[in-house]
Formats: sequence, C-alpha cells, structure tokens
Amino acid sequence: MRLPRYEQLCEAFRQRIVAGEWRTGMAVPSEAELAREYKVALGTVRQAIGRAVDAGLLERAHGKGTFVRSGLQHAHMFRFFRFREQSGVEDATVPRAVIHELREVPLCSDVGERLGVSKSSRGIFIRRVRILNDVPHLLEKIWLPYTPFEKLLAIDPSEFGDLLYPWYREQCDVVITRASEEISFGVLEQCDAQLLGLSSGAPVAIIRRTAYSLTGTPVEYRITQGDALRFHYNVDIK
Amino acid sequence: MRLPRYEQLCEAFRQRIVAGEWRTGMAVPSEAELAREYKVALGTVRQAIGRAVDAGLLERAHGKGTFVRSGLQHAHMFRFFRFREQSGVEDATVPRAVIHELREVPLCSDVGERLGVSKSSRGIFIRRVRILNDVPHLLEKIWLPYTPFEKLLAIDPSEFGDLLYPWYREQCDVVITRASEEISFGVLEQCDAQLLGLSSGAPVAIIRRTAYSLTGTPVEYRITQGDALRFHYNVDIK
DNA sequence: CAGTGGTCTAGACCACTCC
DNA sequence: GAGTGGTCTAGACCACTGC
Repeated sequence: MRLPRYEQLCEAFRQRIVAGEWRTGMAVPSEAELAREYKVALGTVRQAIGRAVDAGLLERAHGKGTFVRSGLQHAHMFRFFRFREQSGVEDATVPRAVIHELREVPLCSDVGERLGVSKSSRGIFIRRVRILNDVPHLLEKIWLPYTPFEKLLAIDPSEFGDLLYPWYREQCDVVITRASEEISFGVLEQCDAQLLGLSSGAPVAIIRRTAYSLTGTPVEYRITQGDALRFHYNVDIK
Repeated sequence: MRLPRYEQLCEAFRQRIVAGEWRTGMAVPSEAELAREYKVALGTVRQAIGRAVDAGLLERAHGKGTFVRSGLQHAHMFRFFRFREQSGVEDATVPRAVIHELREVPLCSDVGERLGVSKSSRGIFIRRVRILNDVPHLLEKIWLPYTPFEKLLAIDPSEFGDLLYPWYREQCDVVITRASEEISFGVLEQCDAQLLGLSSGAPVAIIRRTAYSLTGTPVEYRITQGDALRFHYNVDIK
C-alpha cells in the first residue's frame, strides 16, 4: 500500500479504459456507485476522478456524469500559426490534408529512440501537407512504429481523414491522450520548399511532437513545418 | 453568497497578501487555525488553499506549513533559448544585464492598451541586453506605467539588479505573480542588431510579455528578442 | 516530541441535467 | 422528480519536518 488509495483508484480507472471496458465517450459509473464498488468513501472516489481528469483520461459534466475523454484536445498544429484571414468570427473548419507519401521505412536511430523501439526496426512514414483555402500551409513528416499501425499501409492515402488521431483510433484502435512538443526555428530545405509554395531557405517554425497512447507508450513522432512569420503562440505562466 | 465558500476564502487570502498582512515568503496560519478563524471545516480551508496554490499565491510544504509565494517562478527569458554550452551540468548562474536606456516616455497606444492605462499617459522605458559569458544574447525593451515605478527613474541604471522582478518588489513594492507571453518570429531591425552582435535582418524569436501584479493589474510590458536559431521551447498537452 | 500538511471516512445538502 | 456531480461538515489517522 505504498500509493494512496486515490492514486490506486485512478490507475484502476486507466486500466479499465485501456482494457476497453470503459469506452471512449461513454459515461462511467456514478461516483456513489464507484464508492460502493471499491468500498471507499465518496471523497476518495472524487479525488481519484480528479486525478484522472488532470491526467486527461476523464471529464466531468455537472448533473450529467463522468465521461471517458475521446483523446487529445486542442492539438491542431494550426493553433501555432495565424493563417486564417482575420474574419473576427471563429472558423472551426478542419483544414484539408493531402498525403504525398505513405510507405514502410526503417526507423533511423533518432526517430527510433523517440518512439522507444529497438534500433533499425521497421516503421511507417507519412508525408502530407495541410491546406487552408486551397493554399498549402503546413508540411508534416510523420513516423509510426510498424505495430500496431501496419494496417495503414494497405489503405489508399486518399481515404485517410483530415485528422489523423481519430483515424488511428478507428483503424488501429490507438487513442492518443498526451503529447510533448518542441518548438524551434530553421530554414526550409529545397525538397520541402515546393510543397509549401515557399522558397528554399525560407524561415520556418519547426514543431517536433511525440504523441503517447493511453498506456503512456510513444506511438507517433511528427515534425511539422510552417512559415515562421505566421507563427504565433501564447503561454501563460504563474 | 453566490460564490462557494472556498472561493471566498481564496479571495480573502489574496487580499491579506495584497494588504501586506501576509508577507512574501512567510508562513500563513496553519489550516486548523484558519478553519477556526473563518469558522469553516478543515476540508473547506484545504480546498481554498488549493485554489490559491493553483493561482500562484501560496505554496504548501508538507510538515512545514503553507507559504506566500515570492512571485513569478520559471520566468527567465533564457528558458526560451539554448545559449549555454552543453555542459550537461545545470548552470544556475543568473545572466548579467546591462541597461542601455532608462527614461520617461509617453506610452504609445499599443503599449498603453496592454498596460491598461489611458491613452498617451506617461511611462518608463528600459532597454537592456542580457549577457552570458560576456556575450550579449537577448535584447529587451520594457515599458512600465509611471506609477508606481517613478522611483526607478531616479536610480542609476548600473545599480539595477540582473533580475527585475525582485527589483520591482524591493524598490516599488510591486510583486509580479502572473504573466502572459506571445511568441513569434521576425527579423532584427538595424538599430537593435549591433547590441546583439547579429547582422541587421537576422531572424529572431520575439517574446511579448505582459506581466500582472497581485491585484491582477498589468504592470509591465516587455518585448524580448533573441537569435531564432537558438530558440527552443517545450509544450506538453493532454 | 509537537506541529504541520496529506489521506480518508460517512454523512448532509445544493446545483445542474434530463425526462 | 430522479440522478448526477459540487460543496461542506466534523471528525480520525498518517507522513513529514524540525527541535
């Protein structure tokens, strides 16, 4: 009993989600019911749920219930840039995506390390551009471990959805819950320049993202590049 | 009684800090004592303190007590850049600062708006460079409202500390608790280039920060520029 | 050892959502 | 009105800090 009871409960909740007993978007049992089930006080269940909410696993809705989060929120790469015309109104349109490359590749040591797989194992590589108003704005290079994503290789790239994370869930049963992003700056390489309609050597913001599944395993590494002059990001500190 | 009791308590704590009754770095009364004082249950006090901790006002230390936070943490602009040699060891040295300009100015509408002061009122302008290993790396332009910072104008710039926020507290009794930062990229203007030892037109990362006092009033606006190629920032999302 | 915050209990009542 | 999460109470005991 090293860990507090509420931490153990939170971990139990995670396992029920991973095992598929609690499904994405569905309501979990009420706090009172969970308290009975685990034979703990209501306050302890609430604390455990609070942890799970902080961890991005669950979300509460006053009067309705507690629900399994459907995955990473606010993860759109476009949040780092200002491409949309200043219309004032919120434009919730999902940018289009066009895949230019989808193939099996050996994972180089850098990528393999980030994905936590053994050296020189197989992987899947995707290259695509994100398009807004028919203008390509972001270039993405994406690496996935061969398992559990091998199924994607058999699908025609034009069939892929504009959003990959729901696609991973539908096709490969992988839910992305967390990601770590590194922002830096660089210049565009020639081979990438034409896809973005920028000149070779143009300044770009570079976002390197490692995304993690429910179990905490890294399952995607992605490098996104976009016009540095359109880059814009806010941080609040305290 | 619209707000929950713990929110009211949290606000009461803030006011005791603002009023100077609870001083920076000092321990506040124990949870049990506060519960007696406000005639509420211990759990309610704990929840209120939890809010205050989230708001950056207090910090807890198990077995020791609860303390008034001494101000903004992890706010160093150098956290956005990688200038230090990769020594592996953590280098906690505070970079030197050299002030090149300190004077009274009229606040232009852009800055005035961010500081929440009426149009064309007086302000204080500081321009300084941050230096590591005798090399200037960051250029900062800082605007302050005339009150309560007027005292700074009478001090010799060489007397200023390397860190401004402790300096604001010592000299003007202003504690910075929160800040909002906007990151973007641009190119260096000629007049700034020489101070940084970069060429005019060199790519720079630009951080625009608005800093807030205990009362939530914006009290400083700052633009920091540094070599874009050394820029590096991490974000975790869930 | 005394004093602090951290965990946990068992219950009451309130506020919100949906039927 | 029934069922949910949100607030609040009044206690017990544990874990950590410092003398």
